[in-house]
Amino acid sequence: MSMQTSVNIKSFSEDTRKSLLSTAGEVFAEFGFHAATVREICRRADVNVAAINYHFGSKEELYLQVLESAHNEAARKYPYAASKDEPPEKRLEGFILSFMQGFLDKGRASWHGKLMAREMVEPTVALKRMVERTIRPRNVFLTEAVREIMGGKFSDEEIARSVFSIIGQCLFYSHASAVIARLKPEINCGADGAGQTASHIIRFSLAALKHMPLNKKGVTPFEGVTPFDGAK
Amino acid sequence: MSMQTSVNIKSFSEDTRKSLLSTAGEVFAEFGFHAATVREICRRADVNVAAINYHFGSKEELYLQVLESAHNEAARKYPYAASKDEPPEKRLEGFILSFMQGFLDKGRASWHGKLMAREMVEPTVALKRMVERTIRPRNVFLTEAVREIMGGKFSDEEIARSVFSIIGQCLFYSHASAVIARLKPEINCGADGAGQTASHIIRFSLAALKHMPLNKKGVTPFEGVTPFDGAK
DNA sequence: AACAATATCAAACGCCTGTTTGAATGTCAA
DNA sequence: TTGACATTCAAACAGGCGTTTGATATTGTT
Repeated sequence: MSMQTSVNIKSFSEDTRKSLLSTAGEVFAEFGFHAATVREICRRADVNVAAINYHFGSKEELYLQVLESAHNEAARKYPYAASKDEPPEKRLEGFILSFMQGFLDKGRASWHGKLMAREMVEPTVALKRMVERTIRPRNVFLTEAVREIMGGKFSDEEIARSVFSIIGQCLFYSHASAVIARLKPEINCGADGAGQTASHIIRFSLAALKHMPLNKKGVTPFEGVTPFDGAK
Repeated sequence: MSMQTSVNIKSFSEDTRKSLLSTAGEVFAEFGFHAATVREICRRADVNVAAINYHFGSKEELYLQVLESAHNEAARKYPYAASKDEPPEKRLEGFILSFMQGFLDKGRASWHGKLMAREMVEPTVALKRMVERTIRPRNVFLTEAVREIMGGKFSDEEIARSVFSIIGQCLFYSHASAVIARLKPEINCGADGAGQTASHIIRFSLAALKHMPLNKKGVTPFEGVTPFDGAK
C-alpha cells in the first residue's frame, strides 16, 4: 500500500482518489450509472482514463464507493428523523421536506438523493444494499408516523399503501421532471420550489390520511362496473 | 421443405415489418429505448439484423413508429375519458383505474403505458410528441375533474399540483416496482393487484381533494423553522 | 420464361464502451 | 545515488453497439 510517511507537497494518490470519488458522484447523479462513462468522469476530474481501474478496480466498484460516501454525507446533512416525541404530523412534515430537499437541492448534498431516485427506476447491483441501508429505515420511520395519524382502524397493507402514496408524490418531482417542465413550465419544481412543493404534498397527504374512508372488504369501487371497456 | 404451392406461404415484406413493429414494442417496453438492442429485437422476431434499417431506416425511427401504433392501440383499449356528464368523482375513478391498467396489464395492451412511463424518466426525442399527444390531453381531463372536486377556492397551481399528486401515486407503482418488490413483497402490486391499488389511490386522493386546507399565502409550515439542519 | 424490383442474408464497418498494458515518471528508504 | 515501490500516462484491447455493404434469393410484371 501507499501511505507515504510525513507530509507530502503532492500526495497524488489520495488526491486522485478523492477527486475521482467526488467527480464520479457528480456524473453518476447527473446521468445515472449506465449512461455515465468513465471517460467523462476522468475528463472532468482531469485524470487519466486508467485511473479509475487503478484506484477502484472497476466502474462498478467506483459507483459502490460513491454511494457509500454519498450516503454518509447525506446522513449528516439530512437527518430526516425528527425526535420521536414530536407529534406524527410534525414528523411527517419534517420527513417530506428533507426527503425532497435530498434530491432537489443542488450540489453534492443532493447526490445521494438523486442516485437513490435513479436506482429505483433503473436498478443496479447496489439496489439491495440501498433498500436495506436507506430506504427500509426511512420506510419504517414514515410508516410509524402514518400509522399514528391514520388511527387504529386500517390494515397494515392500507398503511403501507398510504406510505407509497406519499413517497410517490415526492418522487414524481424527481422522476417526471422532464414532463413537468414541458407540461407546466410555470410551476416551480426545482430546488428553490422545494418548500412550496413539500407544503402541497404535506397538506394533500395529511388531509388524505385523516379522512380516507375504509375500504369495504371485497368491494372495490368498480365492482361489476366496466366503464372503460370501450374496445370489444 | 416442400410445397410452396398456391398462395405464398411467406409474404415476407409486410410480415417482417409487422413482426418487427410488434416485437420491438415488446422489447422497448421491457428494456426502454436505450437498453433495448436491435440485435435482441431481430433475434426475437427471427429476422436478420439488417431488417430494421431496411424497413424503418433506423432504430430511432422504428421506436417512433412503435410509439405511434402503440398509441393508437391503447387509445382503443383504454378510452379513459368517461363521459363528461358523469360526476367528477366517477371520472377520476375511471381515469385512475384505466391509467394504472395501462401500464400494469400484461401483453401488448400495456406497451404504450410502459413506454410512456419510461419516456418520463429517460426522455428521448419522442417525449415532446408524447406530451402533446397523450400526456397533455389526459392532464387536461384530469385537471377538470380535480377542479370540480376541489371547489372554487384553490389556485390553478394548487390544482395542478394536486393532479401531480394523483399521477405521482400511480406512477410510483411503475417506476419503483423493483423497490416495492424488495421492500413489501407481500403487497400485490402487479397486474392482478391493479384494482386494489387503484382503489387505494382513489380513496386516498378523494379524501385529500375534499379536505385539503388552503395554503396560507406566504407562510409555509416550516417558516422560520430549520428542524433538519443537523449538519453545520 | 425473363427481366427488374424488392427483400433477405452473412459479414463487415466505424464507433464507443470498460478495461488492460507496458513504459515513463515520481516518491521514499537505504 | 541507488533500488523498490507507487502512480501516471498514451496507447491499445476486446467486445457490444447501430449501421452498411454487396451478394443472393424472392417477388411481381411482362
